[in-house]
Amino acid sequence: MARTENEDREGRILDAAAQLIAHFGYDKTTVSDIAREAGISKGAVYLHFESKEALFEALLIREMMTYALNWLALLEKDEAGGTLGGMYKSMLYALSDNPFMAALFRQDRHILGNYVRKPDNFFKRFQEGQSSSTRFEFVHRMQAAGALRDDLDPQVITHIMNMLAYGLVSMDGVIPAEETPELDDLIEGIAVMMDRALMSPDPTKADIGKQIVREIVDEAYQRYEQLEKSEQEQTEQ
Amino acid sequence: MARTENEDREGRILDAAAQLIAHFGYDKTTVSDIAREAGISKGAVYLHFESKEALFEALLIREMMTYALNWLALLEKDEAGGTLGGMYKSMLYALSDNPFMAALFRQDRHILGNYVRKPDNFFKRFQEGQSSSTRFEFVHRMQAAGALRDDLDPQVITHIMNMLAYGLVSMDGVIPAEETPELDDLIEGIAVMMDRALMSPDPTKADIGKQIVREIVDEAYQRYEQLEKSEQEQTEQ
DNA sequence: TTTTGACCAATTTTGTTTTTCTGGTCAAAT
DNA sequence: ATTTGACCAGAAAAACAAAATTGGTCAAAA
Repeated sequence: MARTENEDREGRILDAAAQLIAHFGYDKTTVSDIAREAGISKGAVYLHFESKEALFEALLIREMMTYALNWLALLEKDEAGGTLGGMYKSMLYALSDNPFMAALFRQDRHILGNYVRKPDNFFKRFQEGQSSSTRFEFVHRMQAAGALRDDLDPQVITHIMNMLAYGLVSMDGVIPAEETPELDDLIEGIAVMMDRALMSPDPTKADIGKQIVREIVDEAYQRYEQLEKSEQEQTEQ
Repeated sequence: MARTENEDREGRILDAAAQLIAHFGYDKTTVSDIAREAGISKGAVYLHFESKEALFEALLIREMMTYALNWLALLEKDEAGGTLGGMYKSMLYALSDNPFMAALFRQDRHILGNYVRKPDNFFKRFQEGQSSSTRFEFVHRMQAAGALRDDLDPQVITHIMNMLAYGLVSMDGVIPAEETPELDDLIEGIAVMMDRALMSPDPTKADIGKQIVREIVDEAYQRYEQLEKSEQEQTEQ
């Protein structure tokens, strides 16, 4: 089950699925399509995944991991990554870079297709706040640590961040292209705005954010491992 | 054509249409439904409006006027309405208070229905930036007047404002209700944030925004009268 | 003069049948 | 021991016809 070759191939299948589903959506992408794109037969796909649904779920989990790691990497690279704006900036970059996290967040019917209706799926779990509460957690801890001004309700701040993230991935076609700024300029602008409006004036607290993000990503990772373990047990039954 | 009684009835027809279309959408609301709700016959509706499409267009224009006047009224009432945050706050209240402006902005297919596909319609004109460029114009003039810090690209600021407005009217169901703050708290928070991040430190400029909004709404009103005139000429031909 | 609502052509919806497609399996090939 | 792809049952889509609804009109009623 854990052969190197197989794991490589599992990755290739997910790559193929990612490319096709991002373009044609879950419904219009068939398992045969995925197999062809991955250069193997349909039967081989089912050696790695129980069902189309399970395949897609694995893809979403992989993309979520990629997203989180990408976020963290951008953050560590950023000198000023310890501020709220820095942390949020990295998140927005990571989010806009990942079609599936973006699709989940905007509840994209075209990409997620019938998957959203399946009982007890990843999408529903995602929606229950698993993800947005991460942002609340972050704001809350930042305030508790004195890095954020505490004269604004953390729930309000979190929701503003959600609104901006939602706008970033959902406004295609709403504003004419010539009025839409470059992604980079936009995200940098958002970060500057957040910092100016929300950071504590105390400069000694300017770096505390990084540690908090590390903690949160770490906790999320542990939750993920827990989940994977319990799913394995479920399968083995 | 300009009898008081008739104009009253025209308003009642639009009221009926507003109520029904806001709930069932353009496609599922029939002219008979509107007539019944307005307490008159179907034929009478056609004494006031050329077609269902024209009726809806008239409704949208009325709603846009209501929205603009509401915005202005909120603004004048607000002591601190001259700041960017104050102006934006009023706009967000007016927007979230008006189902049709909100529907236009979020491109709501359920409410707008087949109307969006009609050639040369209000929705398309609306989309071409007629509306969002108002916000750009405002930011631009605020900066020119020295009321706004000029170290942020006005296009970026405008787009952030568009994102927040979009999020406000489009995120129903995206974030669980228990994580969503009250509308008032949210809008006030946004206003505070915008002011802190973007207003010039110069306190003498803190009231200049009101005048600029007045100018812009005035110009928009003149554009509207122009439009109405040219449409009348078109009809008379 | 003003208003109505029966009426009509045209569209939309609904119901039904036929055809195609797709997720998943497994005996045979590698 | 792996991998394949023909195969199948069930789902989805397409095609078609029948029924219902709707935007719009206008002779008749008010």
